[in-house]
Amino acid sequence: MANQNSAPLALSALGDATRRTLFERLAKAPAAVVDLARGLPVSRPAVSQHLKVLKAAGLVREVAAGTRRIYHVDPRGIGAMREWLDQHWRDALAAFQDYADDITEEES
Amino acid sequence: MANQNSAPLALSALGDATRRTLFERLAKAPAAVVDLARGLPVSRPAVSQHLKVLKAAGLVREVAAGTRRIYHVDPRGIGAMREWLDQHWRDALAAFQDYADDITEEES
DNA sequence: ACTTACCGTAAGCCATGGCTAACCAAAACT
DNA sequence: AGTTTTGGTTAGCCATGGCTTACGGTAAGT
Repeated sequence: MANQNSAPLALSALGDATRRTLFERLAKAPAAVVDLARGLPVSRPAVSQHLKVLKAAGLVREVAAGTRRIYHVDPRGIGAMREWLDQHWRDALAAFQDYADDITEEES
Repeated sequence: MANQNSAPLALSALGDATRRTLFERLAKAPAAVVDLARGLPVSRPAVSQHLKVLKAAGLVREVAAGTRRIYHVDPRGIGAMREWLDQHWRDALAAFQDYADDITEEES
């Protein structure tokens, strides 16, 4: 999981507003589940469920520290999304180039 | 709409698998609604609704051509997502740097 | 003018998925 | 050993949203 083909998982995960907030929060600083739940309008189990999804998408990881589990962002998820974006960005550029070529061809 | 703060809209839009397929298809080549509906397991009105969401997110645009409306990707949406990704990538790096500093401090 | 092709929107149905409450497990503190 | 803190999981509720059908509207073809 979380290889270069995991962009769909990452995008699906970040499609939810609460998970985006969670991810942005973890990007600023690692945090435990309880700390994440505070300041969010959802319960702690809800946060756990969201973290599970983010983890499966390769967007976060956690390390155990006593009874706490400190979550932090996983670079692989961001990398997968960047590759996905760049790929389709290149596709779109190439498609536009084809279009421009067609126009030029018709004008000649 | 579709300014640098529209990343949430773009991410929400691309959270749906059908819309991702649509977007990837349009990145490869512009297409009309009817053409997009063919090859997808959903009806044409469903495609129209998805395109409406993608358009509101600044991810696609359309040009009228007779009765057809040719959709193509809008670079602004991709740009907004890239900025969002880069921002949190930088945040995550800085957070990791803080963590590394703390470790070094404790060891001294 | 009539027909055909293409498309957006509204109404309504229904499945997906996000939420809470309740339960169980593990680690640290007293 | 008992208590407390933290957190993952399950069951079940319910709202969000994606889908289809039906309709109206515009542009091109005949």
